[in-house]
Amino acid sequence: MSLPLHERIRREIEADILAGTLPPGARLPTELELMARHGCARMTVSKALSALATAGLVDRRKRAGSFVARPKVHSMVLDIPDLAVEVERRGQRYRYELLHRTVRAADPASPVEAALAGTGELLRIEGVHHADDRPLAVEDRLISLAAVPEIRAVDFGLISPGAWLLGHVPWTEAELRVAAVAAEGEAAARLDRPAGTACLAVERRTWRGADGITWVRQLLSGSDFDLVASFGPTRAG
Amino acid sequence: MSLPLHERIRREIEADILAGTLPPGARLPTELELMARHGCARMTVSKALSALATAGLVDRRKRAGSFVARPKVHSMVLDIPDLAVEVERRGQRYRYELLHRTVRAADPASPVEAALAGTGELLRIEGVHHADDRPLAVEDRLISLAAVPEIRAVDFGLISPGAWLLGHVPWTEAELRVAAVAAEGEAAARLDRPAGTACLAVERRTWRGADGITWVRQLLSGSDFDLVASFGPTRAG
DNA sequence: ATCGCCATAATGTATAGACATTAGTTCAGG
DNA sequence: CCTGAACTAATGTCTATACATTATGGCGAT
Repeated sequence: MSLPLHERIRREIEADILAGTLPPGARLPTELELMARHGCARMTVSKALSALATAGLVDRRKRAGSFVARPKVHSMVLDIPDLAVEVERRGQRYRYELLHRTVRAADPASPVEAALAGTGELLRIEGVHHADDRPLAVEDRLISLAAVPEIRAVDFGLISPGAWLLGHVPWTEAELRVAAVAAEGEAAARLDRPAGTACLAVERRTWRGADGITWVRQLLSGSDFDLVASFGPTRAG
Repeated sequence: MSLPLHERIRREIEADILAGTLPPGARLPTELELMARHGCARMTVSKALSALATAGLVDRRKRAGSFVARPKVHSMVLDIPDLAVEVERRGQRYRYELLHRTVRAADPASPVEAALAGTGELLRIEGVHHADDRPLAVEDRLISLAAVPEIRAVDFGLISPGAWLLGHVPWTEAELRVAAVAAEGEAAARLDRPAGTACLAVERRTWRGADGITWVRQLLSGSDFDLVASFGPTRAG
């Protein structure tokens, strides 16, 4: 291990954040404490913390200290993080309708499930997102219970799984796949649209470090939604 | 301007890169030269250069110096950079068919055109992307001639505008909008698909610094294409 | 109670130096 | 001509210190 010291410190803190030892909002040690713990100069720990800050993992506030960043509203990432937020920003009332909820073991024969949870347990959730009681999207979701055990106790009559995860589980990597499909059969019925309506099919997987967290497939009703993404140099600001 | 010194240095260099004064591959001044020029300590210029390095704008090599990074294949961004690359990766033959090409002044009444080129001249290009002579996507594109004057001379019978731009003009900011639409009329005919086929409508704008470069709207044929995006922490390394 | 002021604890910036590491360059010896 | 060893110029890391900045928590006066 001949990694630079500031890098080792950075990783140590990052690991604690990703493992959940340091939950979102937690205050992390001051630079003084860290420099005492590692027996190094302040600039060294400062460098580690600055790197975490520009990576968006922590927020630093003068006088107050450094805090684990709340799972960001996916700052510059694709903009459909949370349908609830989007709907309410339009001034509509949001509602999540839970259709099914099951716990079962991951099927090793399914690549998606195996990649997500190995042979561990999965929570499968199906539901519909509504805006002003009009269906907007149907959602089929798998969550690895090994990665997010607390989710067993959550009541998804009150909050959608996406919103809950966004607020409670920071992710570090995500993959998103978007395609256009024609809504058919049951899905079309649930969206209250004629069969053949062009819809966006969004499939997303998220990880925290090496552990899979969730897999979602959403079918977004017709022309009700755009996906928007902006990219730019990571502005430290 | 009470910006920190390292930030001012950073911006100065960044501006030179974006303006093209420092072209890709150019070597930039050594830390010693920069600290002499700004009358500051080495750590200060080092901080500026490190920030540029983690932002991917420059590469730093010991003994050799710091160099402007070559226009990266904007790695972690949405993956439809170049349809030609994608098509050939599937082992199909790619062809771009040019339909129209006109030069005209931007219409100040059109928000898109005004934002792109103010009142300057625009190059408008319409064309179709083919894979093995099957139409894949129709494309409607506007390019600001003020931002990219060299493009007047390019023959788009040989290369698609997207591929040419990707290889010649580094962009710094992009916005992308994706929706599902049903192909109708002329567009459906050009894609050789029945009317009503679900297609992906992708609209993209790119900037270099504050200057608009191009606006594109592509209609991607049915289920032929997925858009894939991966996101993760900006790993320095 | 509420408002405003102030001390203070934390981060932010910067300096001047030291030594480590790496990779071009040069030059000697085959 | 080629190879490898030594040199050296550049970045990479780290220390110790100083002062700047700022939000917060407490205290005092309204």
